[in-house]
Amino acid sequence: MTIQQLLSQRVQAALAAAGAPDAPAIVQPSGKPEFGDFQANGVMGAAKALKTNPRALAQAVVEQLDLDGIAEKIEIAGPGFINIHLAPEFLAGRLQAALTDDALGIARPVPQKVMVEYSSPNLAKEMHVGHLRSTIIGDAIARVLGFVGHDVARCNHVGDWGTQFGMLVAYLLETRQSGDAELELADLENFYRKAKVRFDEDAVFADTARNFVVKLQGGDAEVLALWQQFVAVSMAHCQEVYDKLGVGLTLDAVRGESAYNDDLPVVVSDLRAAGLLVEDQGAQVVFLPEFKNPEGEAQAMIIQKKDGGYLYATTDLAAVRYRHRTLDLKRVIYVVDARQSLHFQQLFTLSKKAGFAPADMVLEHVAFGTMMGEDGRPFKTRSGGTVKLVELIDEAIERAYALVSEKNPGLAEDTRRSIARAVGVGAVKYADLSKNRTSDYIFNWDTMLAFDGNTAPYLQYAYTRVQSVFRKAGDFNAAAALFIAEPAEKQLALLLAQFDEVIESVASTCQPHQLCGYLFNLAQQFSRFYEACPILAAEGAVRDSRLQLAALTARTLKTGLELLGIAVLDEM
RNA sequence: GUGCCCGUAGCUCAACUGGAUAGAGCAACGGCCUUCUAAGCCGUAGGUUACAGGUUCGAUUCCUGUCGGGUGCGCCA
Repeated sequence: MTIQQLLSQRVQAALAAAGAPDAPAIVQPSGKPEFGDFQANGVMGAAKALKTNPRALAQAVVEQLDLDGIAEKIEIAGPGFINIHLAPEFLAGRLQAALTDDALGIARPVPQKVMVEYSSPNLAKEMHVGHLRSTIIGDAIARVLGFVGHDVARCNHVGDWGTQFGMLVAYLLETRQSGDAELELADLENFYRKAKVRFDEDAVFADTARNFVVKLQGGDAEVLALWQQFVAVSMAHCQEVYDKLGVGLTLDAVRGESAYNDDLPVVVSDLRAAGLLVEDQGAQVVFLPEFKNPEGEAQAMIIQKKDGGYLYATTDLAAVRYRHRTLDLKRVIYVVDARQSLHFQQLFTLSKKAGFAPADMVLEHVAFGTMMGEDGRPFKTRSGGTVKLVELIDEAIERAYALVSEKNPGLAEDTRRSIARAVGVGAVKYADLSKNRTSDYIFNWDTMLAFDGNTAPYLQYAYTRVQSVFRKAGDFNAAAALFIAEPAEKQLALLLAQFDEVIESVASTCQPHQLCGYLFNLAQQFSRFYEACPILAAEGAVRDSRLQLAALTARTLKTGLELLGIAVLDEM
């Protein structure tokens, strides 16, 4: 149980004892140090409901409040706030427990079968910056859910099906016959462009391409083999990006759109049997009264085109059903661009209505905004083209290398190279993760790679400072008692003790920026502690205790950064 | 036209979902290195939370309207 939950329970009980059994305690970390460590705000509302004086009720609550061994001081302030100052011994005890726990003392909820669907690029083309946010945010969420103990399945719902694959496969056959296939496939973007040119210019080629779509759908072995070859090459490109980014996606996570092909007619017939499907203008559609079109009528969701083809709504419905019936998932998180919000609302609504997912299955669209350039417009190259993801990552690493070489030229070339990888990739990820995902965000090389401010390099640097202390500390007693005396120690301890709260919150809200904000506060507070409280120059028990604080700080920073997919370094 | 999201310091962003005097970081200005990495720390300045109402003990947060921006709205994904 987190401190906040513990306090909440106790205040709740006190409120009940004071005559307000149904009033919420509303316990939060205090806004300012002079208001204590935590504050309970529930009294004002409760007093209102009971039509009594809030100060008097606060007094009654405090008299009933049992915080023995937890708080050293409880005050009533303002109109009826209850300010709680935690006892240093209590905090020290919490930290001591975290030190001896691999999971840093976080509470383990009942494990749940959860899926995070993320990245999901279209295999027809090379990955570009548009795939970055889903890939990074989804990976962080998957890591956090795994850390709290859930059974996490990662799903890369790649686009490996659709009409453009006929064209690509036809072009693949052509380049293979001329012996250039391997060369051409090395640059997928170019491959797609050339195939498109052939399609537009050559009627015979276009016919072949269309014919291949039909053969592909019909399961023609030869065309299927070509398709598989293309998909494999494209996936290898993706894997290169994932490896470079340090994202935990592998081939086992891939389950593309094509995997649901056989089930699509069944989805249609089941919807029809359920009385949900109607024919309209030649297409098979479901009208959902929950969503109105501009005319105020139920909005249509197309399940099958008039030419018999299926759409991604159909595939997504099949996927929901598979995830329930076969995988038995209790929660599915879709990390997808905010622009698809309406689609997901419709998908979730229809899935439940059609019985493809039970009412208590949690389906959530974890939406995110667009990545913008410094001009506030979608991020593009100078010439206006899309930026390839590999190139973006390489540039980040190059920029980091230049910075590290400038700051610390004494380090060996190899060392600087590996620092540059961690710093460059970390900077890109952190810049994204540290912002509220729902809004658009502005991509800026200089701010994300700055060594000061709320950036990955600052956090990585803070970590190396702690590591440096331990390099010089020699032997220290890992079982030493931890106690809190100085204000800087108290503030650091308080933050360390709130790690579990942040993790729990990120796991439920899927908002990694909360973890970023927390780690930044922690790093900053550690630096204050580092300035105010000499560690190695201290003696005896004080030295041991401060080393314990430093050790827990290091582990918390490392764990937190790794949950964001960011590597830590011993020196930089 | 209509649905959704958004508008907070010069800039980039927070504000634990209704709590106290709206906080950080850049940038600006001023301090602190013979002492654990100064890639750091301390301080100063910077605000009518787009605007106008409403709800209540209390609003950046909830409701209504206005203005401004983004994005979606039946055979792409």
